[in-house]
Parts: sequence; structure tokens; C-alpha cells
Amino acid sequence: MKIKLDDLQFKIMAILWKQGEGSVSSIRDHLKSDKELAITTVGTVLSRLEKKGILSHSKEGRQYIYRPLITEDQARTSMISSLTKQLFKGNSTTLVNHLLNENEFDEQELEEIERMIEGYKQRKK
Amino acid sequence: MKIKLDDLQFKIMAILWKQGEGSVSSIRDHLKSDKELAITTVGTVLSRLEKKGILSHSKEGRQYIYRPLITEDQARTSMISSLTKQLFKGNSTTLVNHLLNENEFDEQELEEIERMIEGYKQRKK
DNA sequence: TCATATCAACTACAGCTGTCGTAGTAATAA
DNA sequence: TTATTACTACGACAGCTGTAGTTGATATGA
Repeated sequence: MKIKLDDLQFKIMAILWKQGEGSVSSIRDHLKSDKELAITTVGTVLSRLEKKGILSHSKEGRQYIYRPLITEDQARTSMISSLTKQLFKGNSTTLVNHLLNENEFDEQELEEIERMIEGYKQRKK
Repeated sequence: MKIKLDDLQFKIMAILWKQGEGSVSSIRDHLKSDKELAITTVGTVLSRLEKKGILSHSKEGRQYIYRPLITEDQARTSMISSLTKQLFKGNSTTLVNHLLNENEFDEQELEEIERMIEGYKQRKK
């Protein structure tokens, strides 16, 4: 599955993932902290996402209630994999290497990562 | 700096990063393995990238020679950071964790990463 | 010198995204 | 019952990207 979500689209999905579901206006409210958008803007994006098969809606009274059809993890995985493919020919190790060289982690985080790796190795056995 | 490169754009930049510079037709040739595009297509994308300030050109005879104004690493860093911000609120450790849980690495790669971390720690001291 | 080939500039168009306005319809309050 | 409100549907528009055709200028070969 190949998912591509632009900024506003992702923000809206993020709200739905967190809430489980939402009406147009409730989603708009949750977006408010970010930027005030016309309700129709939110509605338009929502129906486009539905057209793309990323969410679905049901009717409740006269309102539409939207629900995600994919999980946040699926979206993340797909988006990261696209980028890794583009930037590093799909090699995730190179991505990690890049992160290290970019000074992304302090002492503590490095150790946390090492712990994660160890834990992961254990679980895998 | 915030860089956003779509697919074709990135492919073209990748060629320029590798070659150092290139004329429209030479870039087109390098893209050929991927997909046959009209020269004008390549030219259009190139001039748009220039307009965005990502490359520049000089004239050589009647040809334009394009050169990148940003490094591959700058582009990577910016693109990864955008995605990390979007997906993990900017926390790169969480990104690594995601990669681990997605089974991105085999035994050998895990060890390579551990070695990279160790080496990185050393260097940092 | 004249036809042909090589280039860049400009124009176009479709598809996607963010952003709304308007219209029509249904519920609700006065 | 009527005016107002709450909703969705639809249409629009601009900006970006991929894609390419046309035009006009210039170089080059016959």
C-alpha cells in the first residue's frame, strides 16, 4: 500500500487516529489550535480523503462521521519507506547512519537506542 | 532551510549531485534508464528548480549547464526532519524505534548499527 | 546560401492540494 | 409558521508538479 498524505491531510488523519472518529466540525475544532479553517475546507479535504480510500463515513442524524480505514502505523510505515527508498535506495541502516551523523541524538538517547536494539534482539529470539 | 522535492525533482537533483553539473540533454540521458521523457519536460523541471533557488545555471555555448546550490546532505536532512516532525513530533528516537518494530533490520544490520553508535560516541568525546 | 538540427522560452493542460463561497436542504427556535 | 441555523454538495481558483508541443533563434552541414 502506498500512502501519501500532505500536511493538512495528515493533521486531519492524526485527529481521527487519536479520536477514533469525528464529525467535520469536531475535526475542525481540534485543528483550531493550529489554524482557523472554514468548515467547508475541512469537509472538502475529508471527502477527498474518502475518495482516496483512506477513510469512510457514516451518517448520524444529518452529520457525517468519519473513520480512518488505515492505521497510523500503516501510514507511517508507508511514508517512511517511500522516503527511505528515495533518499537511501531503501536502506534503512543508512538512514540511521544519517541520523547519527546529523547529531540527532544526545548521550541519553544513544543509550536508549542501544537498549531498544538489545530488547528487540531478545524478543526476536 | 526547508526543502521539498517531489519524485522527478529529486531524481534530477540526484543526477546533478552525482555528476556535479549537467546540461538538459545529459540529464535527460541519465534519466532514460528510468523513463523516457521529452527534453522539454526535463528543461521545464530544471528551470522551476532554479526558480526555487535549488540550482543555478551558466551558459556554455548555447547550452545551459545546471549546478546544484544545495548539497545532497542538506536536502536529506531537511526532508527527513520534515517527516520526523510530521510523524513523530520531531523525535528521531521514536523514528528509530518505529524502524526496529517494523522489522527493518536483520541480525547483521542491528550489529552494524550498534557499531555505528559506539563509533559515534567515541568520536564525540 | 539554404535546409536541418539544436536549444531555450513560452504556453498549455491535467491532476492534486489548500482554501472557500454558494446553494440547497433539513432541523430548530421564536 | 417563518426565520435562522447546521450541514453537505458542488463549483471555483490559485499554486505546484509532471508532461509535452510550438515557436523562434542560432549553429552547422551540404
